[in-house]
Amino acid sequence: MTNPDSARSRIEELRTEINHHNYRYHVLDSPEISDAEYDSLIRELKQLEEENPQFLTPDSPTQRVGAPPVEAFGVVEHPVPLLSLGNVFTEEELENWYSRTVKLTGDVPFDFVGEHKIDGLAVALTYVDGQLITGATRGDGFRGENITRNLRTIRSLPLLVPKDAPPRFEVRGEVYLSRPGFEKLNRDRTAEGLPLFANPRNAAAGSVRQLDSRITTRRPLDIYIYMLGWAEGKSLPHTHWEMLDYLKSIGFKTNPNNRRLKDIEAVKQFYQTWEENRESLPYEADGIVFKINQLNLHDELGDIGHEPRWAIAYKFPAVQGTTRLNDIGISVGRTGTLNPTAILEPVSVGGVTIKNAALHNEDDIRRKDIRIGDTVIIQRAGEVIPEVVGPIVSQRTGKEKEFSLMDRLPKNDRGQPVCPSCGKTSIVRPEGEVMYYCANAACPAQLQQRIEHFTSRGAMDIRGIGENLSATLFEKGLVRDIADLYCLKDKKEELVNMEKLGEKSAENMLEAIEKSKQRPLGRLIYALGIKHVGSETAELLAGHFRSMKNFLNAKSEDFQNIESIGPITAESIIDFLKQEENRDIIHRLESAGVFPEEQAAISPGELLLSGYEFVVTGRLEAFSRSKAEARIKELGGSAKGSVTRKTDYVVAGSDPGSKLTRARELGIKVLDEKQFLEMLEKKQ
DNA sequence: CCGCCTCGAGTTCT
DNA sequence: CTCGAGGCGG
Repeated sequence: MTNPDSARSRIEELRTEINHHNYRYHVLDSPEISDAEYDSLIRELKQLEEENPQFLTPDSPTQRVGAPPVEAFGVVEHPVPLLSLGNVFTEEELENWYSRTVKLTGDVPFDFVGEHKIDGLAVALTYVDGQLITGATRGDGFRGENITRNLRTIRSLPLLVPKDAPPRFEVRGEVYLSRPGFEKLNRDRTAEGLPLFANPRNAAAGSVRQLDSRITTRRPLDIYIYMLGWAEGKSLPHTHWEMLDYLKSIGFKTNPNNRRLKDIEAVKQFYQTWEENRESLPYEADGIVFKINQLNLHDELGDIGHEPRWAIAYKFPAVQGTTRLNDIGISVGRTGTLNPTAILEPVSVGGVTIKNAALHNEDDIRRKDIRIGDTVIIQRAGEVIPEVVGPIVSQRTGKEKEFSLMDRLPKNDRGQPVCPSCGKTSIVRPEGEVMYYCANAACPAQLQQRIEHFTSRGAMDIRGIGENLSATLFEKGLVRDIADLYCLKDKKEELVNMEKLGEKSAENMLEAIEKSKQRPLGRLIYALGIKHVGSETAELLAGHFRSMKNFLNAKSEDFQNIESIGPITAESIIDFLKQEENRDIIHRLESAGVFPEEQAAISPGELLLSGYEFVVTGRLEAFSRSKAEARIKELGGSAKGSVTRKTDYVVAGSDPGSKLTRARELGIKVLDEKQFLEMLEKKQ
């Protein structure tokens, strides 16, 4: 048994030491001891405190580990309200703010501080006699929730500050989850089968509002202090920049990316730099906050409404938005897949109004726990295709409905689910697969999309027949299958009578159809739309069989020797060729004059790019990406869509994407357009 | 049998 | 771009 006096002094020693290491680790990012050593200090302190509970105080570092649930949060009044910030979205609006400010300040010179506007949660922290007493959310700006217990678990937040700090003061900061912290949290939640957080902001807000702070302690929250709220009894710096420095000196963590900016040009420059590089930050930021550096001007400028005139948030263009998921629709794909699509309350994201978004499949919807009626977060993946990231669970009303594809399908008289296009009950979900299919090969949606696929760019490339026209031709009964396209020239009258199609465009279309008769065999095989046979496999088959006649007579043993065609793809091809309707279509194509050029036998090593793998990325001057890829293939090389270890050259045009980054990582030779053209010249 | 790598298929809006 | 799944090598 330890004697109480020595226990007490050891406890104090340990607390000082642990606080010091917390500061080194969490604020300065330069620990002096290993995690294991740190843990052993914590364990020793915990044990002493358990043996001597009379010495246990709320500011002990052991108290960060969380306390049992509380009934509810108390309310905290903010003596000085936490205002919100005015927003600007363009440089013009920023300039307007600046000139208004200059008018108000007259001749007094000033400069700025730029700070990232981190997507987190604003909090106010009150310290009395060096101790953290309360931590509160912003709330409505005047009154917030008391979340002291949860904020105490944030390791970079000092529970104690030095004696020379003001006796009473409040600092304000942003609580946030770093991107890696957020990803790890979601990984853990996946493992535990819990619903995922949609984004770091949501996860941070949810963590801080936990009733059980033992849960909060397991969340990797962090905090940057960005200003002093108020202080009593000490004279403090006169500029914001020096104030940040001072706050740092008494133990608070400030954002190392903060900068002092001498004029409005520097302000614009700072914004530009980070708008371009925001993805590289370890946290999510939705803009930059610019503050006037001179604190005396803050008082002079004052507030307008609930916004200070001395600061402004210059927001990045939104890449995410929230809206209501009104419904989940089901469309039928070319291969019969039943695809769920989100029907959204229209919302503008990145300057584009989004009404629909991809939802992939039923399992994915379940995994993300997306329900009809939810408020959802949407984003444009890779800045292009909108997708539903996830629901905002805290905004549920209880009226949301879970989605079940089978239940959502239309029903026949006997209440059985049917395909939304053909109305047949042939809905299947193959063992082990994620997608549902309509197994009816005569399903109109499928027939029409097969025509569309046939005419598409990568297939027979018939210009002028796209989604709309192929649908109309099909509905009018003019084209029931792909072979009918070549009979259209005898139905010119009906064509022109159709709305939306003038004489001239009808002629152009017929001409394009004629031209398509000469497409190479690989294109034709791809255009047939055989399951598991995409452009690559079609090309491979064309090289192997060399004529439509050989291909039609293919037996299952013929596929055994073809590299990269396995039993499933082989079976799918055999199955396709066995069907009478398909053979009939191919014969009708032939009699209409669709005679693809016979493919030359592959002679490896003969051509000068043979055996080399290329990936083309970015925009080229001399030709389109697909032309460049075609040229590579003509010369015997291969052109792939993604960079792997096997890639030999990456051809990078202007605005290259992540592929160039990956190429650098893997140390793959990168050619610019000029070098690429030189190579083509040389190799001819 | 598992973990790559590739390929296929579907997706939004102007 | 994304996800799922086929093919194949370890």
